[in-house]
Amino acid sequence: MTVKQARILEVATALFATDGYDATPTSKIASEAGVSEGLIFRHFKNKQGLLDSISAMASVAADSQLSALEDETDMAQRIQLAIDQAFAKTKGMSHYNAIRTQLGATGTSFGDVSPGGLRESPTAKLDKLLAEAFKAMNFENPATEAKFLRCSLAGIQSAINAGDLSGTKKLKAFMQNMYA
Amino acid sequence: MTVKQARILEVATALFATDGYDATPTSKIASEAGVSEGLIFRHFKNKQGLLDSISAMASVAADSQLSALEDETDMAQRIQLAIDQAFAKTKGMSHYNAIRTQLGATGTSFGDVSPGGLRESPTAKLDKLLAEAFKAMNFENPATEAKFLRCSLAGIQSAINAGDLSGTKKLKAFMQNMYA
DNA sequence: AAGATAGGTGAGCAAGCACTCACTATGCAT
DNA sequence: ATGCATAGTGAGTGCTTGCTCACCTATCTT
Repeated sequence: MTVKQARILEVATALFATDGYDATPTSKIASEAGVSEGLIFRHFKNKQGLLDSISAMASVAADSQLSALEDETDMAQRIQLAIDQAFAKTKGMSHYNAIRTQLGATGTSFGDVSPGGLRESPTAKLDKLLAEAFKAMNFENPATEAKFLRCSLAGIQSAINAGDLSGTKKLKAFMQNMYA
Repeated sequence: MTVKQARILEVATALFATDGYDATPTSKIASEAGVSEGLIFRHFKNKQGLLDSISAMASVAADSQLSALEDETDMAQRIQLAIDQAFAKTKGMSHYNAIRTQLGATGTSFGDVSPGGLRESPTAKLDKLLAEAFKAMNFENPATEAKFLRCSLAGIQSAINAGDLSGTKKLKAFMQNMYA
């Protein structure tokens, strides 16, 4: 991976997240990355191919978060960590989330594909890890509880990204106490 | 509002929701609505104008849901109604939500404008109505509880729209019991 | 020295796009 | 009847976009 290649990915990720995939011309990506437009197609073949590379990076980032959850064997702490992850807005992750939600409903694919073909869906794995924790903590309906928490965290994340959520600190404390 | 005008709005809403705003050419809207392309621009001036009209319809739909919540003065029932609304997928509403989330992060505006100019944000009003209910029900932190429920319901809605949420009935029952 | 391979450029092209415009059709007042 | 406004058409236009291609440069192999 050359320097210019990395810059293309970096700029494209930011532009796709803020302006939208369709609304971002490859010419703009090239100029903001300080690169000729042709180079994008040399390295990524397509505009779709560029998106695929970003998607692969998003998968890696998501997997590393899931691994962190899996490694946490103290089940009460695992729940707390999941909450932490949702509220911690690592710059890259929020970009990935923005692209995913933006492209989610449409036909353009994003995520769900890794170098080795189709992979276990991240949401399914998250559900599993959370349910495992809730079961160990003797919650009544571990599976449903897990789905509820997963959806809640997703909703909070998109609210934070959209910017219509004030008092996030209070909300985080509220949730941490809720599952303590 | 003529018949053809209504058909344009109907078709455009569906296409924007499924294919995306930018990815939907006006020519496709026209052909699927059985209308000449020029008519779109006669009635709505712009492609953006078309989106604005859809946005106005979405605002009306959202306001009617909020009014229903406001009219429910039994506060426990109000919470239940809010949950009901989130799980009931009225066809139009899910289209509006799909367009909103898709365009949310980008510069293209959707919602937040009604015939009379800027209006009170629907999320703010929802927070207010829910907090009022939680306060009457003697919850410890009504405002935070309201924000949490609002985000949770939004997350559930988008999960349902994205199609990666199984056992919605169980989840609904779980939530109804949670706030009973 | 001579290939070979990969990184990099930018002018240029074909297609698709939003939008215009001259025109017709239809109803409705005066 | 005549004028006028609104509904509706579809060929045409200019711009933008994704993508190609011929060409250049640099590094490494043999």
